[in-house]
Amino acid sequence: MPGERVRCLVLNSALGPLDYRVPAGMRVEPGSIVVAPLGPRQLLAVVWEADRLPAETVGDNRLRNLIGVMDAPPIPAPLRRLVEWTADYYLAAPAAVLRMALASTSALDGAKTTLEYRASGQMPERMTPQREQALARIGDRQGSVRELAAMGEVSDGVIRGLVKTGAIEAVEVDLDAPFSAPHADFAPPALAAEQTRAAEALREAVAARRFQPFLLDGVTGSGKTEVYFEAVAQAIRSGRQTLVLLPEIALTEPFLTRFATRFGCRPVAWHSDLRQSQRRRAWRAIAGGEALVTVGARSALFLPYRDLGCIIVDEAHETSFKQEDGVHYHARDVAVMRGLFEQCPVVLASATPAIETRHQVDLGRYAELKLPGRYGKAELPHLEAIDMIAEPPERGRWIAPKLVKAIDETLGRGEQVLLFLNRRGYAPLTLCRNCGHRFQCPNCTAWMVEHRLVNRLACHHCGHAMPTPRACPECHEEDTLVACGPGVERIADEAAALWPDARSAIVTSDTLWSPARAAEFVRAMEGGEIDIVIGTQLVTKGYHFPNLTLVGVIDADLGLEGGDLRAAEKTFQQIMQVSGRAGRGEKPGTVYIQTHSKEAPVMQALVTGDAESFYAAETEQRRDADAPPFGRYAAIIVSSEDKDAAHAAAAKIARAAPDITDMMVFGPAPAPLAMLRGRHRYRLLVHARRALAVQDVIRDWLGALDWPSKVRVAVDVDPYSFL
DNA sequence: CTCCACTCGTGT
DNA sequence: CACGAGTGGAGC
Repeated sequence: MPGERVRCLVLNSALGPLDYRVPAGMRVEPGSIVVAPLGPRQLLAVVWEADRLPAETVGDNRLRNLIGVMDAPPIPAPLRRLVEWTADYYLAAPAAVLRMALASTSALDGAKTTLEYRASGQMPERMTPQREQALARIGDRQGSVRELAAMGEVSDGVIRGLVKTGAIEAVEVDLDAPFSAPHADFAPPALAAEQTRAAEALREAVAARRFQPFLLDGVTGSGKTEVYFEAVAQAIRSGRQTLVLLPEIALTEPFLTRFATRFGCRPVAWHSDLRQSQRRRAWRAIAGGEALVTVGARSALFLPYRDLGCIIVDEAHETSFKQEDGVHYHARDVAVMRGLFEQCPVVLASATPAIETRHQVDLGRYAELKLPGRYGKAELPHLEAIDMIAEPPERGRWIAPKLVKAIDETLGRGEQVLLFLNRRGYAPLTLCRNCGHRFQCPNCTAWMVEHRLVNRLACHHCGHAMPTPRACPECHEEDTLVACGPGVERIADEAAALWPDARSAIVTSDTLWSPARAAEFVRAMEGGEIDIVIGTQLVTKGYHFPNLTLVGVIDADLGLEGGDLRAAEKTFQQIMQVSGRAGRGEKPGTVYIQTHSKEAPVMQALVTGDAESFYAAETEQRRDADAPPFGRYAAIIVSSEDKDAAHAAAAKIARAAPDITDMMVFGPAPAPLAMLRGRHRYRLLVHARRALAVQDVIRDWLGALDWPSKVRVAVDVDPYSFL
């Protein structure tokens, strides 16, 4: 209806919804992606509501016309509701959430074509050896000039010459080639009885188009993936889409292969390092509904699926699902809300479910599907603690004698070993032996971590890096720098000294920074080209190496440091996950856990295998403390490059804290990372009873205050990292 | 956030 | 009185 007033959400985080007029000749509907004028600028916007406009509005005389409509499907209503819910719950700007849905601006430009080239069959007047070679090698294949040059092993110039003579002709092709469609029954698995039962429950919920969260719970290697693949298969049969969320991109490569084995082709992948053209193609296929299965990192959660039939969150306990900057959302929790708005089941798969998730099961909101035991002949590994006080390694070494002996034996049998240490680099702290100078990041309250492989000191929080100097910057003595504590590189050195003939690989985000690198690592492991893997948490996930039979946890106490309410739970999950890498084939696995606190409940739970009493005790502690999932926390982070300004603003916020039963405010205190990326940080911690609508309270509280523009105030609802 | 109008201090 | 930095409010 031309002349009609529509309320739009413009892509500007400082602004609420704005009203515009639809000019004559333009057709929009709720969800339409449009271009709107804003002052002198033009911004992307989404038509949020077309009728039922709320009362407070600007006068007709101030309305400006929308400029245009993008050639892309409208944002569906369930996603618009999700954007609103996320903004509301996490106290974020709706526009900031919407930006995640419109993740590819080039995708909004509509269908595009590009020129590709192929042999026309006509021979060039003047034939040269190069031209002949190119035409012969290219055959009837088609591609860009550069691709053809690569195929023919000639320069671009040769191809362009052939185009000029007419021997190669241009053809117009759609820029967005369709993705292949997965086949629900390409290679159905043989499922065990328990798996079949669980798969049946999921299939039924998908077919019924019913919102239902499931906890798919079973030890590592129990076949959870095969089970939820049956839910995916059901969605494919119904022609509806599936989203599979994975915690790490490094993990996707083996997953994609596994998916292809089951469904006959690879799913559509979505992650942060897609190229612009790949991003565009995936976005359009998702929005158009042709992409039946999308596998992605948490950012895939806000994509505009046309018809979502099933959501899977794999490794649902992973804390990396919590986004820590920008919009502070937890992908696992938002996934459940998306399932609610889309009316589809949500499957949380984990061998070590979070206490929050178990609690939802106890309340009867989530249905639990339990898979007992490992699949096939594989048995669960044997776990044993090594008391680092009673039987420590010699000074300057980190692998205890008992673990050394076990590695000796494992290598002797021709089997593979994994040493786990959640610390990148060579050493977490470098100091000068002469004057005691410690290398600290200039932007953060953190030590510079030595990375000996690249001969640099790097800050893991802001990315600041410098070459490792020879002389101490303080006292100028040369060769006085000493490394304190171990990182994976140092463990690799120790392993190389102990087993000079063993072939080792370091697996961290520094060495496995792309899916291709991850694929290469998997290939080398499977081919038996690696004897010892030294890795961070990156190796705890998803890999399946049948010949890997020994896991050594170098420092099990690492995660217990630093007052995090989930410290014990995270340690338990991490060690259970890394243990799950051992003995996945026919040979049994063994796990040694090096610890200084052998008697700690979490270590006891690990070695006795009594996860249930550990979880029960942890849960009771949370209940006593009114900690999540019983109570709720929110962190208010006040930061500024100007320390005094940050402190003053934090103090002002604290003074204005509302006095409410059911809510306590602590702080401000310097945040544990008191300086991060050059900004000084103070933190207030809000602790509230579950019944309190704490978001509303914080909104009113902060909304009534102001602070200098150089001060930034961010709220983190349900914080995970207490940094 | 970005733009723009406005203030205020400095310097000519 | 011209200029630049800084500040505050609006954007539909």
